[in-house]
Amino acid sequence: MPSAATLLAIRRETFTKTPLFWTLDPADRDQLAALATPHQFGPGATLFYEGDPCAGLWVLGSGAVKITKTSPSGREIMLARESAPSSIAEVPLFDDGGYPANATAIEETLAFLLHKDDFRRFCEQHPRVPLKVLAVVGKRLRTLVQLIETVTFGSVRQRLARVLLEAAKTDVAGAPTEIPLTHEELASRLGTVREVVSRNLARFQAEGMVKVVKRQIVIADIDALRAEADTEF
Amino acid sequence: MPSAATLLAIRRETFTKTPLFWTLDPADRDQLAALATPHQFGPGATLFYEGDPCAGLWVLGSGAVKITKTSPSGREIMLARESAPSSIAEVPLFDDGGYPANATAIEETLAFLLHKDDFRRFCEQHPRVPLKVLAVVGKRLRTLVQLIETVTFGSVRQRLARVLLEAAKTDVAGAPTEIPLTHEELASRLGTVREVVSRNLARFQAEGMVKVVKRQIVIADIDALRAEADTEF
DNA sequence: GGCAGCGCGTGACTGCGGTCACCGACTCGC
DNA sequence: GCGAGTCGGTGACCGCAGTCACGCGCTGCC
Repeated sequence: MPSAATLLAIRRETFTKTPLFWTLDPADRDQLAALATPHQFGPGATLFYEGDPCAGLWVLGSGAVKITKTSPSGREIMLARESAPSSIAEVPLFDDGGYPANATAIEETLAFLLHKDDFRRFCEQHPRVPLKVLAVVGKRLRTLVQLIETVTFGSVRQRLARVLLEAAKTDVAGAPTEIPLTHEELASRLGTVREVVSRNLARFQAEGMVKVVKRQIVIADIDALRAEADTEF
Repeated sequence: MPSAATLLAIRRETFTKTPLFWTLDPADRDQLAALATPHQFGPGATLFYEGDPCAGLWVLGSGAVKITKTSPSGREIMLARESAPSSIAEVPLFDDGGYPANATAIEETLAFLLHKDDFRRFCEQHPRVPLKVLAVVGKRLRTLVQLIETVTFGSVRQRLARVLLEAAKTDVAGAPTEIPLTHEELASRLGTVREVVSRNLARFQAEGMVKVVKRQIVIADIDALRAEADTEF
């Protein structure tokens, strides 16, 4: 955990950068930021579980988290990935339910918790905030609808192509190249299992779309991959 | 289309009953209701298509609509079903995108269109409204997450059991009985095809969970069906 | 060097769901 | 009563995804 002084600076910067608070005056923003409490999470640590009562809104200062659903048999599907600066768990603030899914850090993450009541009170004093929240939640809803579409109509092969394109790091020229994920992690994104990812990757490799060197997945033929991702069902 | 006088009465009642406007004073509500324009849709008629620019918020006066995604090959999945009094398409009002899915009437439906700009202006004057919208959208988001879970982890058989329980009409004693849906419609809810529904229903029937008399699906053993629906993946 | 642990590749097998094709039952309009 | 249209049942077939099992190679630790 950083020192108190730098923490204040980080907090300020975080709240300034987070989309939810863009519409606020700096003074109001600082007021809100003062209410938040910092929490540190290592990779794999859990911010909250599905069904937990909603403590409040999480604002990400640094790092990244994944939002997932897990089946009792251990399979997992990633609903979203958020990296700082961003916020998660806006929804249960307003509809009085628990958290709808799990949130887990996938990097070393610093997150600020804004208590539910504090934030709601703030919303009533600053009516522009809920409007912004609506815009953010709307985007989430869209991506979920998109996810449902690809899960019900698409194949693993196709979804894998998409995820590879999304997750690829860009090289110096800005072109996507390496994918810094294990097969296990890819499987989680897709809601499937390791073996299936492994097989599909092997096929991609046979078809020259990706290369694997020293366990590093590298995009070889980005156009082919894009074509695969955009195939109509 | 009803006459102008009754239409006014219907409009009033609709806006009074719609959850979105519960928190409003009657006077404000009437003011808003006056801005809405009525539209009539027969079963199968389309309110809007996915990707259409957002005209505004739809408030359902009577009837019911389904929200769906369609694959190019014609398969369909129902994301939600809304019957009056209710509202649809809250999301694109606030995040400046098009409609995220299709909306089709499944009964004779009277719907009022509130223009986007009118509604947004109203929201700024009545800050409680966006809060309520958030609650409604939050519920939608939850059901979508739920849907993703059952689609990725569950089987058609299991989802069918759920849908049967949901869609069943209740008899005089309040117990669920007939399902007033065709196989085609069930398939659409599940994101699959008619034949698969047909087969699974046949299995249910063989196992004594449902009966089919004169093309009417009737629940025979509700506990068994519930057990099936609640099976962990 | 040896061992444990993790990530990965692969073969064998199974079952479910999706596609095609076809026919039978019912309904409605004329 | 006849024909068209809709809805439903069923058989044949196929491919993908999920499960199980096993072995390999790399890394790091002692």
